[in-house]
Amino acid sequence: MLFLGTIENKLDQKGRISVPADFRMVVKNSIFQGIILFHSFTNKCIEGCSMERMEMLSDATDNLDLFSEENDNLNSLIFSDARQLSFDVTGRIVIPSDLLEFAGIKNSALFVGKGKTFQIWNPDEFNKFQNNVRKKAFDARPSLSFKKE
Amino acid sequence: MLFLGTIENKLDQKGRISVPADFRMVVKNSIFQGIILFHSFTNKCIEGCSMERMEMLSDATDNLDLFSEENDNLNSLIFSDARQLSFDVTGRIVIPSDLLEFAGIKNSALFVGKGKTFQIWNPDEFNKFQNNVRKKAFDARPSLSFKKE
DNA sequence: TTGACAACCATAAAATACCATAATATTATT
DNA sequence: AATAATATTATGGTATTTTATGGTTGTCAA
Repeated sequence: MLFLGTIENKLDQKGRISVPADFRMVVKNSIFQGIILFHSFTNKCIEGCSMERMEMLSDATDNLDLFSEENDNLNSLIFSDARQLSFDVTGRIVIPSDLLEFAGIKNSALFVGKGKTFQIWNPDEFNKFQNNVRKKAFDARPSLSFKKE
Repeated sequence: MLFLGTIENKLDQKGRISVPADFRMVVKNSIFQGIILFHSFTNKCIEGCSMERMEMLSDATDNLDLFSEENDNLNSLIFSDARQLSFDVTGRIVIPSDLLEFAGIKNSALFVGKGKTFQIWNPDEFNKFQNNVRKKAFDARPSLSFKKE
């Protein structure tokens, strides 16, 4: 299952927001009934994924070396600002305020599917971003191609 | 399950501090209902993990060589220094004073998730550290990547 | 006996579960 | 194909539980 499509939902005054039903389906059989959120390293948005995805990251960076500063720094970047958020009965989560601030989200948020992961954006910010990407893609048209493998 | 996020809690005058509920959940099904703490080898902070993790470390360093001085020193560094602390009814522990001193912790401490492990910091010290790491990561960004397998 | 430590009790704030309804989509029926 | 019936989803408000934190008492050993 993959995170697909873009869905805009509202935050209520308690900061709750419905995770799109399709997105919830993706983590239906996960060990953790919820999602992991952390701030993006590349954009003004929030990154999201399943617990399994996070554990893959953990396995990839884990080397049991207590003396490796490099490893420690990397883990600090990835895991220290990530949160696991479980759904309530109706499929809502409360996004931590620091993440909301970072992404500039106030009243409504856009869930953007990215396949194995997804992002949460301020809708206006995402439009700007998307227009930019389209423009760049159009300019670079001749070299755009897709390979399998 | 992983140790994620950063949570700041206070020490009371008896030295008790609440281990964040999410962190307690991680070791919920552990053979030992509590956590292991020891001096960090990389930073001015306390390292923490589950008993299972400690046993993995033991397996990794154990080469059955009774005559290896190096091995003996390493095991001495790690295991003789480590303490197992069980939670009280409300989920608190008392951090040994030598560890508190080493990390420069007085009134409040920051629990920092690192995936399979976590750390306990003086909040101000961690801010400095994290800013540094972010700066470095931003400069070295092109080389940040993850491989599966 | 005094000091360290564990067990117990209490409480405010925050987080979560619960209930109700509106909006939307899906299915069935004519 | 149009409409009715049903199910699912999103959203709002309230009640309950959990969590973090403070204090008190009891117990054991130095």
